[in-house]
Amino acid sequence: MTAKCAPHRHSSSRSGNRSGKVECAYCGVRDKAACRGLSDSGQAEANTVSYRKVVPQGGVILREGDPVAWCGVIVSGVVKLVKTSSDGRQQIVGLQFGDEFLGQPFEQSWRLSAEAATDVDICCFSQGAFDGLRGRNPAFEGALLQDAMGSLDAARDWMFVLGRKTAEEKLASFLVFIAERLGPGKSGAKGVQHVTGGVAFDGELPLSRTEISQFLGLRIETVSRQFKKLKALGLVDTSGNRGIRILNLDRLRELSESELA
Amino acid sequence: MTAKCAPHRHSSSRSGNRSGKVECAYCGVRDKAACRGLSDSGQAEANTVSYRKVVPQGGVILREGDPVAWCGVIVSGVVKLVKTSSDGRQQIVGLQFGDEFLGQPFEQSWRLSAEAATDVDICCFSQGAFDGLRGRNPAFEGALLQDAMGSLDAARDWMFVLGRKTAEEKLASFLVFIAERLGPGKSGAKGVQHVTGGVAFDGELPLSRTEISQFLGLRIETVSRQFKKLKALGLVDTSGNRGIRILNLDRLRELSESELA
DNA sequence: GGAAGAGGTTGATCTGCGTCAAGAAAGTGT
DNA sequence: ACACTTTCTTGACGCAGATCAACCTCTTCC
Repeated sequence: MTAKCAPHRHSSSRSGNRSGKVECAYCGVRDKAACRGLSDSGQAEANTVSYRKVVPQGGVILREGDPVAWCGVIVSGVVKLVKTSSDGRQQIVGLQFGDEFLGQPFEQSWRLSAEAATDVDICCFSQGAFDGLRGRNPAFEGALLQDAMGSLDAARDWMFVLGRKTAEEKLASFLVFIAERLGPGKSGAKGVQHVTGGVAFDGELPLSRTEISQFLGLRIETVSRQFKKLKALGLVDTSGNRGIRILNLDRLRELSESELA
Repeated sequence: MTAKCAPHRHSSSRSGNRSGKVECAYCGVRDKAACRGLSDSGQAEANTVSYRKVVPQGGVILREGDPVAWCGVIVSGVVKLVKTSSDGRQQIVGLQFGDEFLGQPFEQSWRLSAEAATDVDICCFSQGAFDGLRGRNPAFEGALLQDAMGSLDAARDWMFVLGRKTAEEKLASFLVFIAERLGPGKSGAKGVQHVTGGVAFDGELPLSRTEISQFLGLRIETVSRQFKKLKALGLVDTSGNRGIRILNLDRLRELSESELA
């Protein structure tokens, strides 16, 4: 349950690097969205002061209430952000994928918890190192702003799902969301592949049934029953606890917006 | 229904201004959160290029799908952000108060609609003027980032409310939220005042019953019934369509977190 | 002052999802 | 291959909140 922290030294390398920019030899963060806006020297600085956090599936990355001492960029894997009430109810309030920023640089203590939905690898900075980087790279701040605005819009999209959609629409929305985030060419799920012949997605879900229910504001039994319905409609196929094949993404998308019976 | 746009020239004035900084003579934006980070010259530039948008209660400020041509800072009033689905369901995905940033600077078209929940006054910038301001004032970008992170956290708090709370808890949460935002010393509601003798809040709600239901993911009838319950418990008192007196904020806060029967 | 409309309340009934309980399947360690 | 644990599925039943419908309370406008 304890997060394994694996600090590492980054070496700068120019091998196989068209633009000639400095990049992290270990994780290749150069073209990551969150690193756009870093000057060459800023990139080099980032490589020097960053360290790595590797957390296995199910591990806790940070806990609500703990003091904020670092932030980072997700290199690979899926992170779930969780809010918990005093009586134990939990709501997943966000899923973060590779390239996305993770942190609350203006808060004293974390306002939510983060856990590894899959095995996760994060490129981290201490609060101080991060502030320095921000101060010296104005365009980097812009990239962070863009990331935050994107997350904000995603959160608001999900508010609509939580407040106004039926259980069936919710699950359909989730599956469309997963297919779009983890589809061909994307990173973050195990065994993902684009299969020809109508199969839009074939891979593993980054969340268990319990986690899906926590994301959708439903109970696990309801999620299970909705999966059964979608299977009966021939839209998806499941195997084991996390295996999923999306057989008809277009129809699923329609269902998620209730544009058919 | 059409937004009244009231462009105006700003004059710089130093009268009664301790720090001697330039400020907008019309709206006094100098100390607004979103203007922190502007240099003196940046402040002067902001005053020159900004214009004013005044929208009466119920008016549309911007429409989902329309091209993004401006952004701004709310000077006074309450703005509701709305997502609408193709079949007409609506969800309020955010309430914005005075001092908060309004805009989606990285989007081509608006991802949501905004309407005036009360009479609203906005200090606006064209996209181009805004980008220039951002580019020339690095710390201003930081203030925007802080605003965005704050909105993101607020959205996530509300995701918990939508996904996990009962109708009673939802309404209690809303009333606590309103009391905290529009309480004594805050701006944005009509006739707000702090009353001694156990009354935590006495003023007007910025939302109609219909809007409250759209914010809480409920139907108007349910909101009405929950108001009745809270009145029976002696926690609030209502008068007319928007009048509200919060008689026991502590108890309401407990109710919103279900820490009592 | 009364007609018309908008917004809110109240009651009766229905239903989608939650709750409770049992069991099956998948995953894990020996 | 086995036992053991965790996770998921399925069924029976109940209830919170939705739905439908009637009525009430303002406001406004003639």
